[in-house]
Amino acid sequence: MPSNTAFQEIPLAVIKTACSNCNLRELCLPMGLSDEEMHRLDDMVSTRKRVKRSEHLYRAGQEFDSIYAIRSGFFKTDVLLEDGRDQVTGFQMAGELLGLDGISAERHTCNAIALEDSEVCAIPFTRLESLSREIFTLQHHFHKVMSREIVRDHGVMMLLGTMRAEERLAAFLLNLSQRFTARGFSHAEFYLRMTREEIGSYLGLKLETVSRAFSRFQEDGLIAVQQKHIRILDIPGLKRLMTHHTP
Amino acid sequence: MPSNTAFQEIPLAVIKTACSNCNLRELCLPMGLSDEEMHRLDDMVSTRKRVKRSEHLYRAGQEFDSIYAIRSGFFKTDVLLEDGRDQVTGFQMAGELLGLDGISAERHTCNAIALEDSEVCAIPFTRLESLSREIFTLQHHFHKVMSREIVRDHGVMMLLGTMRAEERLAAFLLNLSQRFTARGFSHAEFYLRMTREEIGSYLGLKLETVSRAFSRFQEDGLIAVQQKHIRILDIPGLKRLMTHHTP
DNA sequence: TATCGCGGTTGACATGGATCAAGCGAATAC
DNA sequence: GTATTCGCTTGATCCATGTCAACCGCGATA
Repeated sequence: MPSNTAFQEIPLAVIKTACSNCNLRELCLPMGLSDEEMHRLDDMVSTRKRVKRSEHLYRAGQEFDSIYAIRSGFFKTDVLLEDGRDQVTGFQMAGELLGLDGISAERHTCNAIALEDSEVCAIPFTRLESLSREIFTLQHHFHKVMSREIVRDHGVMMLLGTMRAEERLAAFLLNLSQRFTARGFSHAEFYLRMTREEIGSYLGLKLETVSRAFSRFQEDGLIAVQQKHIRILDIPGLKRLMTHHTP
Repeated sequence: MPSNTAFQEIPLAVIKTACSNCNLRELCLPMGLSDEEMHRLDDMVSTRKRVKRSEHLYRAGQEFDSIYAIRSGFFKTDVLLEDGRDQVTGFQMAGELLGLDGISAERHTCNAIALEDSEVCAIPFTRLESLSREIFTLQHHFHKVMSREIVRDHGVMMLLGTMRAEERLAAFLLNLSQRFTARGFSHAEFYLRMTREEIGSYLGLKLETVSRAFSRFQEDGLIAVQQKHIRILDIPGLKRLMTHHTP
């Protein structure tokens, strides 16, 4: 339950950092920049913050002034409806950006919560805008990132609108696997940072349904589950499950 | 059914146009620009295209080079899955932008289809980028528009993930009403440009369910429906229906 | 080491929306 | 003007997922 402290300042440790020696630079905002351009980014992205597990990076309603690049860790974003219902709108990992939704109204529209101890780089948005007026590559890449977010959301809409429970979970696992791979981790074995309930919320399912689907996948030899530890045994099988629907 | 002509060129009538005397300028991209800046936009947004009812403005997979501002008419966008399933991802009306999803991969990721005879202004994207490097207001407004799209998509995810059939339809009608109002049309009376099936696809429901929900709303005195003609009789009632869920 | 509590699993049952099917009226084609 | 098709409505039935409930096990805490 969100307390009424929703808008209070949360103390976050702040550290100096730089894009130019970050090993995520090829996944993150600096992608494609020259060394000289990258150093100009360094000046802007100068503050790193630690966010402990279960702490908010920002809350819906708070004033927007920065977007955040995840340097390490894992986040979820969620939206709350007036009547108490909420939904997880995404899970974000290292190299991904948080806070793009806040640009439109100069106010965050969702909560961002760390699912494990994490570090983010704060990117003051007005400075990002002014720098991207000077560096074409940065401007263009930023536009691509925002557009990619829209495409991603369309994918989720597709999933919520047309897929059955098991298809949704298969799509979810394949997506995680693919993103872990892109970060140099095993594509077949990982720990889930989120609970069954959070997965369910994201996929538009109840936690019991998620749990049953995991068990079913295990019975069918597609995965091995033990609590949050997942081993994917049959990627083609999961893909087949996703596309092979029976109308 | 999409034919195998998916990527052929469609002849579209092209007309000269200008933002500075467009009555949608306060809703559309030029929002907030000075007269001088607006005239610089005019040079860029020089081609208007007519798209007839049921014609494609663009198709998924086509190369992306422009975004489009709707000058008049009504569109839907939809995504197709490999296995044939598809989903309507949005309905767009005058003053709204189409094609933002194409920026990320320099290729359109969905189809845009006119639901009535329409006119759009083509905005070459590289020119938009270069102009927005010069005009701060334009740059900032464009970022807001992209961000607003992300927020809108989160709203749809919420709807698909947490709402019941009647809540979804109520939300849909209220959203349309609000957008028509912003365009100076009646907020209480309008023609739906889309079929029950398209509404259902957008809302993650079958057309029969949409039809039944319309009938139910009519019985309850919330709206008057006759085919595509809708009169909203009780806005607070619809809002209550949306938020008053029983857990 | 014992206890507590949360997250997860599993079973039994309920139900909202999907599916299947029939029929009707309005638009479109002939 | 008539035929045909398409979009819509409505009814009967089915099924996937939600709901409710019991229980389990691991990790945290005393």
